[in-house]
Amino acid sequence: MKPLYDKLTKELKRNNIRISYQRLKVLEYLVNHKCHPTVEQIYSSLNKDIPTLSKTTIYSTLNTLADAGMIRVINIEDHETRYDATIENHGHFKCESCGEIYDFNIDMDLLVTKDLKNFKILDKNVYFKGVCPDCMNKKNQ
Amino acid sequence: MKPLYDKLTKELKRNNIRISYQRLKVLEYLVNHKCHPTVEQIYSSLNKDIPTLSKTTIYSTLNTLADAGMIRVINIEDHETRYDATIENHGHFKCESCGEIYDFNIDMDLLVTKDLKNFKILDKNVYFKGVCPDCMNKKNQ
DNA sequence: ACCAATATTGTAATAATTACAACTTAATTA
DNA sequence: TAATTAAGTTGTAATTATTACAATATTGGT
Repeated sequence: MKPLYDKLTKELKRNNIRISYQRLKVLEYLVNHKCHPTVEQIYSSLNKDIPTLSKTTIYSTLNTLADAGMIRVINIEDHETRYDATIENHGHFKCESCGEIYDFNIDMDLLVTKDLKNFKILDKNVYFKGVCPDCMNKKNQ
Repeated sequence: MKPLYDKLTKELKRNNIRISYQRLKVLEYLVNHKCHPTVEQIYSSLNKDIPTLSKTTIYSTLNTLADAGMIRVINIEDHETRYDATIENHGHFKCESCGEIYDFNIDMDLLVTKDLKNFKILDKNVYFKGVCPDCMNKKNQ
C-alpha cells in the first residue's frame, strides 16, 4: 500500500470514519490537488479510476470529512462549493476576472470581537475578492 | 412620496441605476429588514404588494444593486444567497443550530497580509460559524 | 467466515439561479 | 407633452448543484 494511503487510513481511523476505497481516493485527491476543487472536478478525475463511482458518494464523503474537520469547505460564492485539505487557518482570495482562488496567510486570532462574547465559535472563514496580479497585467495591456 | 423613497431614489441615481417601482421596493425591503433575507423572503413579501412581480426581477435587481456596491452579498453557505443593505464592514456569524445570522463588528483593516501584495482587493468578508447563546442555553436544559 | 452496521450506487426529486423573448416602462429629446 | 429609444420586467423553460432514498455491496468486529 502506498505510504500516503497508510497515512490517510490512520487519519480516518483517528476520526472514527470507516475506510473505503472511495474515501481514500477522495482524500488523496484533495491532498494532491490544493487548488480548491469542486465536486465536479473531483468526480471527473476519480471517475477515470473508478468507473462505477457515483457523484452521491463524493458529496457524502466530503460531508463526512468536513464534519470530522479533516477538510475545509469554501463557500466563497457561485453556488459551487469548493473543498480544501489544508485545514490550518488561512484566507481565500477569489479573482473575479479569472475565477482562480488563492490562499493567503492570515492570523485568525486577530479576529476578535466583543459582540460574540457568549457565542461558541467553531469555524472562521475569511474571503477576499478582487483581481489577481495576472489579470491586472492583462487589463493594462 | 415617502421620505425613504426619496432618499433611495437619490442613491440609485447617484449610481446611475434607473428608477423603477420594483427596485425601490427591493431596496426599501432590505433597508427595513436587516435580517439578511433570501431571495425567497424578499419575493414572498413584496409579492403581496406587487402581484405581478417576478422572481427574475428580484435576482436582476439584487445583482444590479450588488454590482453598484449598494448592498452586500452574503454567501456563508447553504447554497442560499442572502443580502444585506448594511455595507459598512462587519462580520457575519451563522448559528449552525438555528440558522440565524448575526452581525458583529470587526476591523477589516486588521486583515492585512503580505501574500496579496500585488492583488487588487475589492471586497472582504468574514464568516464565523458556531452556536449562538440562545441555542447554547437550550442544549444545556 | 458470518453478521450487523454502514457505505455506495443510481435514479429521481428538489431548489437556486440563469437564459431568453415578448412586453412594458423610464428617461431623453424635440 | 408626445415620440423615441434604451433599458427593465415578466413568465417560462433550461441549467446546475445538491439531496433523498431504496437496493445492493462492503466494512469491521466476532
